[in-house]
Amino acid sequence: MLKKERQAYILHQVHLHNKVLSSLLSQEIRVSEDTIRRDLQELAEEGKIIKVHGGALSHSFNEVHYPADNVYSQDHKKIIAHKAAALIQNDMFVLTSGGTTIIELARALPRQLKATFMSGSIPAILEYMQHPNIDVIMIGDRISKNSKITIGAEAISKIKQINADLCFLGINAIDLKHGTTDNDWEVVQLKKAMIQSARKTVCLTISEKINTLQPIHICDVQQIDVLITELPPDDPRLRPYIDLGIQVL
Amino acid sequence: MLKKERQAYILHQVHLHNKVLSSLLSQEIRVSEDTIRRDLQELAEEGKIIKVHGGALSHSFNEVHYPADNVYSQDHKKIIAHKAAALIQNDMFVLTSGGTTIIELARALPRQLKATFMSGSIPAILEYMQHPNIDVIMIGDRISKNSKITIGAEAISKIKQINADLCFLGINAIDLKHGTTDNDWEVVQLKKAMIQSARKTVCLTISEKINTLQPIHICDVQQIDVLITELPPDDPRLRPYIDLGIQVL
DNA sequence: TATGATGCTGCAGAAACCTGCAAGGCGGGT
DNA sequence: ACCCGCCTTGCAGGTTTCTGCAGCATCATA
Repeated sequence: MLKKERQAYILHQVHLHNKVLSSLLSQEIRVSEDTIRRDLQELAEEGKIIKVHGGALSHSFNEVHYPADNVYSQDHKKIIAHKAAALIQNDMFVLTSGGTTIIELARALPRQLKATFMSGSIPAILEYMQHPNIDVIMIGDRISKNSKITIGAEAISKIKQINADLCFLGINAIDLKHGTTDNDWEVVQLKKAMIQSARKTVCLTISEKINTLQPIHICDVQQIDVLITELPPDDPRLRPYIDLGIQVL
Repeated sequence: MLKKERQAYILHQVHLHNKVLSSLLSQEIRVSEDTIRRDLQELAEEGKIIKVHGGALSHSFNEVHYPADNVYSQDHKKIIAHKAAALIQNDMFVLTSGGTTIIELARALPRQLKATFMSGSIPAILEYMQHPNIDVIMIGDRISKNSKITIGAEAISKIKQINADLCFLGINAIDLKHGTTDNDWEVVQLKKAMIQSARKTVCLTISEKINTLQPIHICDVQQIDVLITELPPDDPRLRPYIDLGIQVL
């Protein structure tokens, strides 16, 4: 096999699988690993692939880099926030969790909206406070420095005393079989309490998190009333949830 | 799985869920936790994530910024703050009000101080949260947008359940005859409750406010244990308070 | 304060890498 | 046919990187 041929083959493989291993290629093409390495090096110098220890990666692999000071998928979250904000009517009592999606919701609230918001999330509370016509209620308890929300029995018992019209949860993972799940025990407890205390539960999530799983169970899919993603409601990925009777926006 | 691949996966997970645990990642990717830790460390050095004990956090999540406005008489308040901070010992339970002087106190706390701080003031809470060894407890209730603290019966009843070692009050007016006074009814109620719930009451104020009067009464001078101003304790303006048995710093 | 989880450091084996070299192929010129 | 220069390839060796492990330090939380 000629050198050019070989390199074309390698390039093809990289584009196909997004990655190649020197060891595998050397077996496939029956040349020494050194030769493969030299090929990869040349291709990398031409900018066609990215060489790494052990093989090479497709360039598209590394392109997705996230701006440091911006929230991941912020555009998507803004779309979600606007859809969610439309659900809130005057004089409603709204419970919310924390998270970047909820922050976007707080920012998306219309200025003339007159409602009561209750949350244990400090960043969320700071946003709600910006709105002149919104009553803000902070849930008190010990503060978790990582998640910047109040956690603990006191917070949960306060939530349970509430009868909210709506409850907005930013969720980290949702799955048909396991429902919504998360990875922080304390946060899960809070979210569970919120679901119980609200007439209607609205879950906000970017589509990437649909059909993913985290270790701790929050609630089943059936307990969700409304699911909001950045996708149009007729997207096929949302179909199973609609079939279960969930309102998808 | 290649190292870069792994790190790209981790980065994606962090952006998606705001938080990852080394233990979980190690199970998912089937490598030792050491390897995960090294990956997290590298990503953290590149500034892409924030490493914490047990895992890592998304960077965007942790940026709670609060406008650092220009504080009136900030230098004086810093002096007061340092005097006040010296009163706090390890394992104390401390109640504080809000106000710019209290914010300075929060900033002046030594980094290794290990204590519990309870407050209803959001700016104060944000400052306390910066300290790794301080437990922070938020008092919950309705939020007053002007004073950025929680106010109401719920907050007061929570404070009354507490037995604090110390209570720091930033005060707006103090006068030999009328004691400490203020102009916000709700805030006064909170401060009254704090005084009742603490073994020792410490008042912080710049000297300008000494011998001034506000409409609503908080407490008599006799109820104050310690008075801290930016002045040296032997300043003649403080003499009458010393004569009343108040410890002046 | 004790205890288990997590983190750090140094080490060791394996894999990958780099460098230099020699063998072999190929084409052009003599 | 032979020589020569150039390229390619494989190999030997020494170096670097990666990874897991062990032992001890540190943290978090009851």
